[in-house]
Amino acid sequence: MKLDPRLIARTSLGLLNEVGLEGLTMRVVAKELDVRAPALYWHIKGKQELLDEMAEIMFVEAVDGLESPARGETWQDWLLDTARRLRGGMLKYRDGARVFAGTNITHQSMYRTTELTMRTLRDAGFQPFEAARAFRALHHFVIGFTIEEQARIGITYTEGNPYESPLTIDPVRFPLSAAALDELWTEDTDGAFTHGVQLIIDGMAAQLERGAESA
Amino acid sequence: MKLDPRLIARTSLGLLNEVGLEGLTMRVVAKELDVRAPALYWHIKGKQELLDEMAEIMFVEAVDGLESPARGETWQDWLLDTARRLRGGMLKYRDGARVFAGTNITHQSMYRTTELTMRTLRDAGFQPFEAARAFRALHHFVIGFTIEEQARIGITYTEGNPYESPLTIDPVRFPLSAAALDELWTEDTDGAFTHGVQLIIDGMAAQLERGAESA
DNA sequence: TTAAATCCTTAACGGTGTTCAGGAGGCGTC
DNA sequence: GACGCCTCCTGAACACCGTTAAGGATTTAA
Repeated sequence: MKLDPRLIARTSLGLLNEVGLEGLTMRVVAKELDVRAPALYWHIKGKQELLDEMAEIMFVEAVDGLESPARGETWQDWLLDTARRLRGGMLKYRDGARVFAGTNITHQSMYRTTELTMRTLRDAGFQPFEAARAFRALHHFVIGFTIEEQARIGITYTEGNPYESPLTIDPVRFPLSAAALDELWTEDTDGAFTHGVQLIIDGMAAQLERGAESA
Repeated sequence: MKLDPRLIARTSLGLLNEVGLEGLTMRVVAKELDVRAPALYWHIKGKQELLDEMAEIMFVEAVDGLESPARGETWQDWLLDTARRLRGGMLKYRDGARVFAGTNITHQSMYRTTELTMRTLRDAGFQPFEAARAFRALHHFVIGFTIEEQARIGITYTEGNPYESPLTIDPVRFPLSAAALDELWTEDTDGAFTHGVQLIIDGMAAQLERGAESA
């Protein structure tokens, strides 16, 4: 089995689910590939490049098969679906969002996704500048959400019983917070994610409406 | 100068702007305090606890002086201001958002902020569940945005000329992306942040309106 | 057949977070 | 005043990290 940057990155991604980002050392990756650590440096420049490669693969996987909105599909539905894909791509690997955050993807699939989004939003009536801004905001929400989501999972991985009791808040001093926490506690994360995305999409729709009025 | 966890954390935060998160080692922190590294372990359990403490200080600083909406201040303005405070608190320290992300604040000021928000949104007509969800979504956006923002700054810190030329996109295959990037390039980050927050707030307003109709 | 290029090895370097045994110094008690 | 206890720090060390350097195979090209 010949070594190459993509194989190394794919192996590292597979390992991520077992050992987490902290546990993902060059030596561990090398061992999985039946090789000594310095061998990796023939193919990649350093660990940061490995992480970039991993992020790129995650992104490519996430937007694989993404196409323009189907007939009858609203831009809202399409955008929600795209956001879900992005989150799903990070969620596939432990600490995926942290790996992703901060790396600058320059892969073609990134441009393709951006272009697809811009076109969809333009057809919906958005100005290019508005569309780009909104897409970026959505992007940031997805990253922030997924990082926090995986951070909680990470605690479960390492420690014993992290959240077994919902960390009681003093209901006398903070009645509303306590009540909200009770409800939030049983909530599914998928629902919370969808809700957040929907908030941004609704905001975009409102903005679109305002723009149409003033025009 | 007596050592204690808060002093260690405050010193570490001060150091953060000079050395960044990667450079913030226990030995460096210790040296700044005229002490050897193992001395720190008498006061704190480990580096993670130090980071948690730092995040807590950041949050406390960020929401310091936060009060209920002033007379005549809309819940939208109040929420935008709160989001700006949060971002500002992280922006005060290099890599602040990355330090903040994933740590679970249990400080009283966290509960206070949540309670203040819940009350403001309840008075605006939101259901507790909706309010909590929206606040969390906003929180996630702020974190995601600021992490990415500081990541770009971080590149500037270390490398030579990171973004001097705007990373040209092939305008033939990706015309809309190229056009959008041109406009996005000159944009101020403050404006982008405000825009993102505004999107979420507008979405909340739309949701509120819908809820009022169906009631 | 020889020379070069490719790909991996062992050894090592400086750095990391953290642990451990012990040593000063202050403080209360017999 | 001497004793022991508690508090806080030091020096040395451990296991591990990312990374570099030098060199040995093995394949490819001339």
